[in-house]
Amino acid sequence: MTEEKRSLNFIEQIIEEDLANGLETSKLRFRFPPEPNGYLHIGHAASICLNFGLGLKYNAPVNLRFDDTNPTKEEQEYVDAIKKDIQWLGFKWDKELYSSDYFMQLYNWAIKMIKDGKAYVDSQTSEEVARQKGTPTQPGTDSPFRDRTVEENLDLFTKMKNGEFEEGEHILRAKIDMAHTNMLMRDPIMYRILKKSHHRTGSEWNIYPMYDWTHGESDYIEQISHSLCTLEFKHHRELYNWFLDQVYDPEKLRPKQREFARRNISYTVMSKRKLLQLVEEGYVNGWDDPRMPTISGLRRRGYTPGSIVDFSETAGIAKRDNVTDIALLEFHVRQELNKIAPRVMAVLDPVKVVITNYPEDQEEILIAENNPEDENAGSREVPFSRELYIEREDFREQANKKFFRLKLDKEVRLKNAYIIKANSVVKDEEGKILEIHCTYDKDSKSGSGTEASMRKVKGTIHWVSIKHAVKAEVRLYDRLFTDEAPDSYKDVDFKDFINPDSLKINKNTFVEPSLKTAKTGDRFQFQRLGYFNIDDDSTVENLVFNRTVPLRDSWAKMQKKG
RNA sequence: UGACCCAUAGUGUAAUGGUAGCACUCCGGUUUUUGGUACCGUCAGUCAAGGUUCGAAUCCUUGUGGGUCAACCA
Repeated sequence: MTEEKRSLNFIEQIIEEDLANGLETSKLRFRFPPEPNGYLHIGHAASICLNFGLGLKYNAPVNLRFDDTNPTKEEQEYVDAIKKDIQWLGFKWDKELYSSDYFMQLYNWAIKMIKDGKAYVDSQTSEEVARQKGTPTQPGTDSPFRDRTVEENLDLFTKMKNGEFEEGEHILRAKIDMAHTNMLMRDPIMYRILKKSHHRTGSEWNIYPMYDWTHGESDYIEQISHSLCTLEFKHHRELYNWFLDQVYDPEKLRPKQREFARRNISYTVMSKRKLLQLVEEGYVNGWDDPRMPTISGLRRRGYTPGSIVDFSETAGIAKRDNVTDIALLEFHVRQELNKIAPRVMAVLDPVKVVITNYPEDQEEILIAENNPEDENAGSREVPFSRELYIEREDFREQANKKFFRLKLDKEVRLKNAYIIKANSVVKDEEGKILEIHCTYDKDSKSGSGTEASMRKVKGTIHWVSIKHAVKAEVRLYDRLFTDEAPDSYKDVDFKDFINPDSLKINKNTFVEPSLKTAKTGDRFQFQRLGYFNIDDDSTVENLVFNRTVPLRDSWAKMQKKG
């Protein structure tokens, strides 16, 4: 065995450097810090795989910390969904924690900062505060309340906490520098009054800490060694460090924030705000709609956790903006499903085949291999009879020799069954083919070992016995957007690119009878068609399948080229 | 008319001063009772201009292009 040495991403390189400079491996600790205000998506999976992957690599704990400092947007429903998604991906967190666990510690530190002259209560309206903030190119101006005495600040802040003021009357601000080139350093807000019930602390608090004040201190409390976030937080690092300086004890580990580029994927959007819009405005049927790039959507669509982890690993981590080709995700899910999905036969667009030389009331049981990629997968029984359905596009009355399927006077093999020859067709008055009359070579039964069964026939097609077939509903998905990067245009709304054909429902599918007992979540390969799974909506009376991803189709490519 | 970040095949990512690799996609071929899988192969890249150096994707300068920053959101 040759040990394949995988190159390190820049985050791992930073960690290796820190280790080389004396950081003990046992001090390594990471965290995944979602805000419980929406569902996780494939972009979050990149962060999850990064942080938990680092935990696995260095045998270090990874905390799951809900960043729940804004009770107006956060809900228990999201907490539950996020936990389920992370577990489904196969990761285990060390501690389940909440920023709200630290409200009291944060409050006490804020008091200390007021006493140190590093924070003050501002009593202006949000408009006034915004106006004084300046712009990226112009410095801000000091608040008239900036130089309140420590006593007055303490008194006001205590009253804020006790609920003696209404929302918007006062805020607590850090006293830094209103002329700083980094706007986040222009006396950032630490607390605002919010008389809202919190999903964990209830009505205990009337003031809630802001992200910047909370996040770094939470990392510090948990002794997170490397706090990894996305690029848009780069500017926050300076403030993160400033806040840390106010409470830092040199005996303790000092967390380090580093930023990586968020993972974008072609033909979809990846912001919670936009995904929420798709849900609320009814473009999709909920957060777990199989067209959504959410973890729950992908799960329902039939994606495996392994394929998502593999995808994240292959796509990598770096610092430049990117749009990763959705084809890479599809490659990984096909790769895994190819190994594990049992093969079955299903006909999506049926046309009737009558085998005229097969006895009317005869039927037989044929043996079909479940998965040629897995010799332990065994085999199953598939019934055969005189009347079958095949795929309408698998027959042409006439075609050139590139067409390997059924045509008049030519032979084709029925998968797992016999070689048949098409003799004639029956059409309606509009010329639509109603029946294809064929004859079969009764010595050609698959697996019988006869000379006839070994004959080389170019084409093999799938089929189901009409008498035994089970009718099912199949949902065929396509990309949700017609543009590679629908939200990359300044003057066009991303919803203008919504693909009107992203969902096609086919209620006229016939599947082989072995599928009758399939259960929600079961994954299959419909031979020659694609990978499908049983949808949550499926019932015994009405089987519902989602197409996870089609098989690669070089025939379709040839057709397209003409 | 500011600060900060980024720039390697179509896409994503390596190479950390010493032969520009890998994966996906695309294209072609072999095998095949799935036009699938597997296997083989082809095409294709260092944003530009200077500089440092024996040697630059890598270091420096300038330019160009892209991104981020003006929520009592995270």
